[in-house]
Amino acid sequence: MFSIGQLSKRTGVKIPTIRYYEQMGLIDAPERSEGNQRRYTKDGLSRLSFIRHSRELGFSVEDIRGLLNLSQHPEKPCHDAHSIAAQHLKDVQTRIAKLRRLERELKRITQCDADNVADCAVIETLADHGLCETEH
Amino acid sequence: MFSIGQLSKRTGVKIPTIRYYEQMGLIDAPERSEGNQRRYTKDGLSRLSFIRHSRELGFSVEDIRGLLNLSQHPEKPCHDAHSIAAQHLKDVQTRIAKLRRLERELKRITQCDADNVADCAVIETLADHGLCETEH
DNA sequence: TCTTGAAGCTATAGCTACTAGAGACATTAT
DNA sequence: ATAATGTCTCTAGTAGCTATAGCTTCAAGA
Ligand SMILES: [Zn+2]
Ligand SMILES: [Zn+2]
Ligand SMILES: [Zn+2]
Ligand SMILES: [Zn+2]
Repeated sequence: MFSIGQLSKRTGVKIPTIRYYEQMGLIDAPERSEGNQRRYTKDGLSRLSFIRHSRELGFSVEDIRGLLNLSQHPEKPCHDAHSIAAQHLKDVQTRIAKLRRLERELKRITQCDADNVADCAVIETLADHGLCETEH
Repeated sequence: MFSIGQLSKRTGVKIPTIRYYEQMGLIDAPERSEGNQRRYTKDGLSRLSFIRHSRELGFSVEDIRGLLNLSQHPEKPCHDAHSIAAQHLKDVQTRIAKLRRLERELKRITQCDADNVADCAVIETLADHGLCETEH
């Protein structure tokens, strides 16, 4: 049996976050001590580790809800898990592409060699998208 | 003079967002019509365009506040603008790097050829970071 | 056994940058 | 004059937490 603090240390999930996940229904409300404090089992620990790792890989809480559900049914086919992961991968790739366009634009505008605001490339570009090379 | 709807159409910023920016102090409260509706000038238009474009380039509202302030003082040196932009570029690059690590990991785990959850690489990896190739 | 300090409890509010809705009033066009 | 569209304020909701306040419980040392 772990206290919430011990669970937090073992998983790296902060205490208020654990309580938040409970409220969101991502983890079951655990048993309580006589004094009303949460007491977790190993099952609770592994479930929370799963959540933590999924969050680190960028899955949304809703995705994780689905993935957790699946993981409780080992006999089911896993294409639902694949489609969640594939969609997430796609989202990540879209975000990367967007950020790379931003990066290019930002690199360009920070090449300003003026020394006052009146001629500053940063300010000028922000005021006029026509000076940009790409859409965003 | 533009109504808020006209301003919205010209800048691409949605009406509630315009009101939100006003509340946040990013744009000045404009004059009102006799019936209490907002009436904007060309100045308001260009200020909002500046904000829109800065947001599209990913600057935070706080950054934009600083950049707008600078843009009102053309005689000032522009290194403050540069450092805001440079810091933002750095943040963007950090995020790109993180997302690329995610992308690599997600590509790997979606190569699952099992057909049920018990042997699914997606689920297994989420349950155990030890199966990952990189940190995150 | 008593005491003290750390840890835990609930409830509420705040963060970013908006977005959506309700219900009332203003403007514009026919 | 009437109808359609636009705008007003206010409130609450989004994601995923994080922080605070004021309280209670637990564990260990004297
Ligand atoms: Zn400059
Ligand atoms: Zn641009
Ligand atoms: Zn699989
Ligand atoms: Zn991992």
